Amino acid sequence: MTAESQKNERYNAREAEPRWQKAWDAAGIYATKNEDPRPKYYVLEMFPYPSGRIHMGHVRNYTMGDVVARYQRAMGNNVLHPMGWDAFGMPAENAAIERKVHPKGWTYDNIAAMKKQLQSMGLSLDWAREIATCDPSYYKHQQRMFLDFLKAGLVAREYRKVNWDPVDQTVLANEQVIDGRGWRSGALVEQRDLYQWVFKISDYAEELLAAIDTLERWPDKVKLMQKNWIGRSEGLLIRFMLDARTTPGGETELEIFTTRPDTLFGAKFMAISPDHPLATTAAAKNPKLKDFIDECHRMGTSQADIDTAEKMGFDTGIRAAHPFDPSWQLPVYVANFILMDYGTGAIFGCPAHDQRDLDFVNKYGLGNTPVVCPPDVDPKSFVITDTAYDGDGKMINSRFLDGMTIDAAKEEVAKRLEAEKRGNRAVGQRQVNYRLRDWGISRQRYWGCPIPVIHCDKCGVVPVPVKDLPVVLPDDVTFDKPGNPLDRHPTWKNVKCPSCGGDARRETDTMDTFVDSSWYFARFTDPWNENAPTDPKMANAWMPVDQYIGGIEHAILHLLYSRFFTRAMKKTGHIGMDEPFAGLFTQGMVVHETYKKKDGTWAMPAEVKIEGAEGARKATLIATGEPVEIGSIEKMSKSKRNTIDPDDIMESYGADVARWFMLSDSPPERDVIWSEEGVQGASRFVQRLWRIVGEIADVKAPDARPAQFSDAALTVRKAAHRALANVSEDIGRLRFNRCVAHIYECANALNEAIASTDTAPAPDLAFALREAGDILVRLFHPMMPHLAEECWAVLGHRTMVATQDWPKLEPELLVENTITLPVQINGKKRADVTVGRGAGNAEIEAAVLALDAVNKALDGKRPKKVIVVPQRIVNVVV
RNA sequence: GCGGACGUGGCGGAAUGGUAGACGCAAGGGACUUAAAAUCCCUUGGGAGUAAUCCCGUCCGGGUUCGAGUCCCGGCGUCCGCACCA
Repeated sequence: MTAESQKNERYNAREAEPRWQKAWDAAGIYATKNEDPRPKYYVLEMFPYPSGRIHMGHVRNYTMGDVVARYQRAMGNNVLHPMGWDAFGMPAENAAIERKVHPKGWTYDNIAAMKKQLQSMGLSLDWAREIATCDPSYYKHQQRMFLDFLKAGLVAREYRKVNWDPVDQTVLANEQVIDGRGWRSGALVEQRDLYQWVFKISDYAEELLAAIDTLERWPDKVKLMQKNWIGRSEGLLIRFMLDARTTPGGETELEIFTTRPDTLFGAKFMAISPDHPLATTAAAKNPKLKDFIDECHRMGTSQADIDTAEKMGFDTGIRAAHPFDPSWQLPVYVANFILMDYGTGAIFGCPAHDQRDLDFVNKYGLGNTPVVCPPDVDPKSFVITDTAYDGDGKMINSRFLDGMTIDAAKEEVAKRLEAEKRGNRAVGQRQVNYRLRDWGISRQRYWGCPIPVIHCDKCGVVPVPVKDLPVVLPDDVTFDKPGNPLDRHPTWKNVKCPSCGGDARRETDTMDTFVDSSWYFARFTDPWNENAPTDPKMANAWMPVDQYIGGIEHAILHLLYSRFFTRAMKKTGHIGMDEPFAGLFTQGMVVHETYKKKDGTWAMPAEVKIEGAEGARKATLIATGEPVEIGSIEKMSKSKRNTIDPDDIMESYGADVARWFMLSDSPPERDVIWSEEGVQGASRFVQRLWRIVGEIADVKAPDARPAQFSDAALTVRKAAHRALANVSEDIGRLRFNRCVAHIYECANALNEAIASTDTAPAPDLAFALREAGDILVRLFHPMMPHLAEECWAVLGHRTMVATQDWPKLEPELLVENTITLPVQINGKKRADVTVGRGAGNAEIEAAVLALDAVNKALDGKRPKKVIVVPQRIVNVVV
């Protein structure tokens, strides 16, 4: 064999991959029909933001989804596997500002570039269903649903406190405020009251919480995070009487929320939020209080500010009466640690059993009285100084509650205050509170879905009539000034009122982009529908998504919003179910080591040469030879420059190698370390499979199945079917790293069988090898589809492996005629025993007791006990 | 502070309470080659021994069990989520 022909025998991914992609496309095998008698299977990966280029995280995510799609297709299902673009958002506007390009052009250019990249990965996607959320044909239906939700009472317009960036002139999300400053402008963020459109997600708090337990194929971690986010807590609303002589406007009552009514006799003060109406009216008459409230507002909202903030209060002079003792007066403070938007924005303070309250009284000298005494502590000597006690115990210093458990005391207080009426209302009322807030969707941005309402001075807020949808974003906008270009677009903004025909203005806020991604999965079921967001018949047939795959970073917002949105769509007749995602899988990140140059800047992996063995690895810059420090392994990011360009990998190794490595090294839920060695290992395996399959193809096998198989042939058949059983089990559970290991084992076994045959194999072995080769190729097809097609052709098939059924398992090949059991003596392995398949426990025990190692250990004595675990192990207790 | 997850060779990781380290990477040795690359074969948790074999070993300390990486209790460490939520 010449060197040239040897070279030609290497698998050439660069040539083969585009060829098969074209062939699949021409055959239309990934286009899914809605009418199909087979069972449906909907697999979806979180759609990307079109930033311009795909990154390794996308490669990992979409590879996993593609494995599931191809496997489910082979299992005989009608598979829906679509792709689209989460195309609205700030980066497009930033590009417009920085590079003087239009957000629309920028976005569609990016989509085109990224689509090409995704296609080069060989993903089995139905591109005919492609959608982009920035397209009027998509957001038209979103506007329609906004109007439906409005009619159904699921949308409200609220006057809300928001983070306002005075330079960028927009509302910022809490995550965009860093140390009290806007993340882009660096300007001091102001608290501002603005009208905001909100979705009433809190109406569904209880339902969203309760239904979490029905999500069987969701990770526990995500379910727990959503539970905590919804944050249910049971407590008591209590109306405290105020001394009207002390209140600014003659107010007689203050309503508070507490989860600890049992500690009512430990109360030392009341506190209200700086934003509480009572604080506002009191401040109007008291300039010093106004100064204090202003100072509270200046305080940052960032985490660091909150962590270091001191508890501060201002005594308003208002006095409240204890609900169980009118003569017991409590001072009412305005305090900086009381949030207006939780509970009623007011509390009673029990310093002995709440750390914040204790810090507060210690500063203002109000003292504390313990009312819960820990078990085994003498109540007389129980004193609280710097640390509040929030554990279990018995009630003390609490009059009629003394001696009760905390739970009993809570119940007693609730019962008494519910029974006590003031006016026609009870003094106390049990209430469930949630941490979950309504979802504010107003954004003062251009590149988003316009909110379809019109403001009329006469008629107020008027919905845009459905026939006038979509409200299309105008193209002729400029970004030379800060703020929302829609606000200064005269012909778009100024319109006639649909109700009275008078002069009116369009709403210029656009929707949060999380709205766009809260229903795209339903749109994929019928993306051609011009008349409605969905055809409920098709949506109900395809939904819920059987397997959704994406990053853990969406554990709360996107996934919770989608759960809410699906319920809202159900209420408005667009879909017939509550839960959008039956199965959820959150994949880990792609990480890479970092390289730090002498000057403190980072070098990219492509710029660095690595030498030396593990433990003594050295890195130098290829260009200059300058040594660089090998740093920690971190998430691939632009700032650390430790990114690998998927295009480079596909160019030099091919898509299949990238796909295989992504699946092979780590369990899919954990981070995977991208390494050059790992990719090379994957690349070697591709060539190895190609060689093994080539050698199998060279074997001359009979067409007819032999009546008998020799031991060598049986070994081959067993290896193939064991791999088939194992891969089938693991692929269904998304344990791709184990699938990879099973395929390696199978390939190794076939390689060994070929290597140990010097002459042409006997007909039965040849038949077994061909059969095993067919199985092997179909097993790795979901992971490496191009190589699999090429191998399938080499094995003489005229069909595409992508359209083949999953191999049929012959279960009898998994059963051995004899089994070898480990033999333990006192729990330590000392020998093996081989018995027949059907051997009973008595027979096994006799065989074990005849072993030399056992007799030596027994030394003539009788064993105390012999434990035989069928199919597993034998333990002899001496 | 509250909640959760995790801790196994040089590395990524396998292991329904039942032979710890599957499979891969790295490393070492060998074959082929004038040589290198590529490929193929062998070895590889630590220790003792020519060998059969034996001892130790899954973060640390206890416990349950015939048997614990796995279950329980107490530490230590790492990572993640939430957080002035009354």
